[in-house]
Amino acid sequence: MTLTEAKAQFISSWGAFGTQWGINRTMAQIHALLLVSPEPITQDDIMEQLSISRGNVNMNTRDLIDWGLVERVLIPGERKEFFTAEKDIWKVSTQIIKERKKRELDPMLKLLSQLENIDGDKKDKDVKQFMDTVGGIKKFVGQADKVLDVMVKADESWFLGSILKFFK
Amino acid sequence: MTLTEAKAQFISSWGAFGTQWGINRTMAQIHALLLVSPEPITQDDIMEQLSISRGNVNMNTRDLIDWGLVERVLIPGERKEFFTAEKDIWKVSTQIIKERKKRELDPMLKLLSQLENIDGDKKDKDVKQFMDTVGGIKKFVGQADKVLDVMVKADESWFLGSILKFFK
DNA sequence: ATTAATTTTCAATAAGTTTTGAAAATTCAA
DNA sequence: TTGAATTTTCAAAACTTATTGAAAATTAAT
Repeated sequence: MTLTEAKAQFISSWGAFGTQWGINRTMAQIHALLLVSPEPITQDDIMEQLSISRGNVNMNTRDLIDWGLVERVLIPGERKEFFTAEKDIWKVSTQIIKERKKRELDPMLKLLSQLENIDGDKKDKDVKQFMDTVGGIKKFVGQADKVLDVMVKADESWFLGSILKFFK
Repeated sequence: MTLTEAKAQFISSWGAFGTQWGINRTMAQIHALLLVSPEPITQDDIMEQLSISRGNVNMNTRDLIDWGLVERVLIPGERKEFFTAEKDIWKVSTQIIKERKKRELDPMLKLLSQLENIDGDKKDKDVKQFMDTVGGIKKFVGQADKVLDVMVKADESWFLGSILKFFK
């Protein structure tokens, strides 16, 4: 397999993978392209390599920057802006975890806490099932939250090293 | 807040939450409804409570069954089929992890292995970056896979207990 | 200041996904 | 068997989300 073929395959699969996790296909593809590009590249490079419009590139690179996965780079003597992605996969994943936690888990925890305060007789089986379910999810999400916090703060070798040793 | 309000809120938020993770809104809502229903319920109950069509209920309950999150229950003397969901959140999440691993992570790992075999000079910086990226992702996904395997096999109190103690 | 290059915005459109509902298939009691 | 109840299927419609592209805004060189 040539590099060109492999790159195309990687970008396309990464995009498909992203959609299964609620990430827009193009955003995932741009990210994949930047991950395999050793040097920073421009909007036009991305447009050309992925055959997508300027607007699309612009919006999705902005989102990637908001997610903390991509950076704008200014190259001396160049008029255009260049983009580059963090290449360390551990950093990439902790950054994604950090953002999803902030955007989704934290609001979910807040909601669950509110839902725990309902009027009604705890002996009623509907009330009981509701409180048990909400309480159970809240406890679980809370614990997951803690584990992810540790993971995000830790450094790769320490975290995975310890975990794998621990579970051997 | 009344039970009815809280249930509606829970179901609607759970649906919205699901879409952010690549799960169809209705499937997540049906799951939420079943999670807070102490007794098994029928297609018609689901149709009525969520105001959705019969076909929709049928397709999404089938998917939930395929995911191993919902079961058909036969109630003696009843002609209709009833549905019920696993209520233990730990079991629910390990089941989801198991399925997503099988459906997505495993194929991704297989692809990454193929992409590691490319023709070309490893001194070329494009080839090098590609191999480093693919190799790094593969290593990371492989390790995550191992940790998830342990988690899926473990029982809740053991796993979270140990992990939380370990990281204190 | 002017102008050319570049980036950003966003309404219109396209593409993708979900939902409906009625017809077909299945199930089961009489 | 027959037929009523129930479930399943799937093409068409509705809805949601992503993409385009051209105009507006911004930037920076002259």
